[in-house]
Amino acid sequence: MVETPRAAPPGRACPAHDLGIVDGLVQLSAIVQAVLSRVTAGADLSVQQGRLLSILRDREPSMAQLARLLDLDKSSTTGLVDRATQRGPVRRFADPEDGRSFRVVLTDDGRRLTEVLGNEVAREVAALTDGLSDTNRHRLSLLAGRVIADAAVARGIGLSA
Amino acid sequence: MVETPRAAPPGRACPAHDLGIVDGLVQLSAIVQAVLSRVTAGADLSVQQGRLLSILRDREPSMAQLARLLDLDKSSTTGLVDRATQRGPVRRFADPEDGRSFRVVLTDDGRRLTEVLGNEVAREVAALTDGLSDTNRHRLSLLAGRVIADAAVARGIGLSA
DNA sequence: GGATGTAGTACGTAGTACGAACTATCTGGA
DNA sequence: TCCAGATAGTTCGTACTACGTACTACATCC
Repeated sequence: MVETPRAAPPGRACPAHDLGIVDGLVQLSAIVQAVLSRVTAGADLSVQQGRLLSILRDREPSMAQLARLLDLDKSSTTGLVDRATQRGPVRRFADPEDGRSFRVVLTDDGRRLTEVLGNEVAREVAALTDGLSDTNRHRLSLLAGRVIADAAVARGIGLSA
Repeated sequence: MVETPRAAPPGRACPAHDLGIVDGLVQLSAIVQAVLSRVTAGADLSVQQGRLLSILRDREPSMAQLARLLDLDKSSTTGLVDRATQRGPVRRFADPEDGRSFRVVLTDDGRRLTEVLGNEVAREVAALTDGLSDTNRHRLSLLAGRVIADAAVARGIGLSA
């Protein structure tokens, strides 16, 4: 794994702060995760619980769909939903069309909490790019979007999934 | 937290795949973490264990320095190093200059493993950008580096720490 | 009606993180 | 030289997370 900065490859001038694409993405990812961790901890939640709430803001997935969206094993998803249900922001209800299946939804408290969390995450993550010009921020946004789209294709998941 | 794509702000054309800077960074971060998770799982390690080995490739920090580098509580660092020591790639030795302090280093096995892991992470993370042109890949690298540098300054950590 | 497949859970195991409380060692000032 | 205060690190309790295996309940299809 790469955690320490290394020299740029030969043949290209290396401006200050260019860690290379690999180190750059790994450290950027760690920074974003740290922001998510701090914001969710402020609401006494874990990062995964925050991801769960975020997914539930605009859909009511089954456990199986949730597992796919979160890229988790079914048993891990059961545990995550169990703990979130115990804490209150989430609940299950039986799928009227399939006796085996449950749907997972936000409670009223959960919806309010998710709104507050979403706003705070948006603020803190956006603040990471305060040092960039608007043009550069937009470029970063576009480039990130392309990497995300390619990764989704590679995983066989359309963006509308 | 933001997990689902949303519409672009008004006033700017929205190219395909632009999720906005916040969603873009959050989802990009999750994708990179997923790559790290798969690569380290292949070596029967966790992501945090991989980060630990990576840090130890070019330094011999104390527990306190490690905790700061990993952004963890001292007790969490103790646990992480305990488990890594039990598995073999890492060991502690007493600091000759401070009787309270330990240094954490890679064992020979750990050094070999870290080399293999580092190469594989580099390959898989770089592959995330296969869909970008060289120019765009370099731009992403530069932008990531700037965000990282700003975040380091904000945390009071020089890049040479 | 029964074999097969699917949805989800229970269990065991290992890893992770933090806060409080503790012990051992170091430092600086009286 | 000694001691109070600070530092380094660990232990403990608690909660969260993840996976693989095995299981039960329900759905589907022949």
